[in-house]
Amino acid sequence: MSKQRQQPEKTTHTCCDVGVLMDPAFFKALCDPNRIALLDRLAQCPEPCTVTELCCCCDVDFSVVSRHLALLRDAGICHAVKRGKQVHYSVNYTDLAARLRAMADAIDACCPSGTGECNDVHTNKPE
Amino acid sequence: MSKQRQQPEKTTHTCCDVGVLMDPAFFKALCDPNRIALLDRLAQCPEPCTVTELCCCCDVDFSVVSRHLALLRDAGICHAVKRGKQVHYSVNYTDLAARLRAMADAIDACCPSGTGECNDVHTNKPE
DNA sequence: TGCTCATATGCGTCACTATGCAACTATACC
DNA sequence: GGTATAGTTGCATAGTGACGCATATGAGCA
Repeated sequence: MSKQRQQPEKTTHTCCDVGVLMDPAFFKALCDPNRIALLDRLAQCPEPCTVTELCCCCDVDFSVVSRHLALLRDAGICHAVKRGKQVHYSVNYTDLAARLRAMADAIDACCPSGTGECNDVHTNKPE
Repeated sequence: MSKQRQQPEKTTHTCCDVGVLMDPAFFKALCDPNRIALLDRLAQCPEPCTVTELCCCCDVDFSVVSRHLALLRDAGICHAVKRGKQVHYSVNYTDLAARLRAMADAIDACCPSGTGECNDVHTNKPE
């Protein structure tokens, strides 16, 4: 796929998408070092991991790991499947990559050259 | 190494890039609604904005806006240029989009199909 | 020089978040 | 049913971040 720079042919992002796509809640889920460590660990595992397996990747209590994973799950970044008494966590890679790429596209579509020239300028002066 | 399935020809991201590229500090800079509002406002402006101009886009004290902008600047997301007694802020669009796209690429390169199959598995057990 | 405007910074406060421990729930196995 | 294992949740605490106010800095102008 050759989307990027001098605007995408298919994606039709505009300036206004920047504020919509860049969701603070999404970033909040990713702004903790331990959560990134968990995602990193999950990314390196060929198959979903249990909470116990993930515990070794960050030096915090076991309950804390559980909570971080629940947060990532609630943010739509992870996926949890209960199998017996274990819960297997995995990353929604497709969705996560798509969200990040959509933001990049929106930014590119807005000011692709970085010259300060916007493609979709609507300087809404509030009040 | 035989990473790669149907992913980008040029980018050579691997699993290990996920943890490196996904910097918590970067996400921390973006996890505040007011900062996103500021970025959104900047994205909609054809040219760099002053602190005063940006103040109207979020309902907080003026000193707070200044602080948010300084934080975005320190995170490498914004750029500040002093002109006379005003400081003009602009977004490093190119860099911001590149960082987001690099993350998306790294994730795709790792588990592009979302099947749970990794291309580059190196389960590094930390200590 | 003194004043004003634009912005940055010090400081105290409040709210939220991460954390660890303990208690709880749920499942599997005896 | 009783026990062990896996994970979640309640609670208290410490740390961090956002905020507003007051003040400082720095540039332009009379």
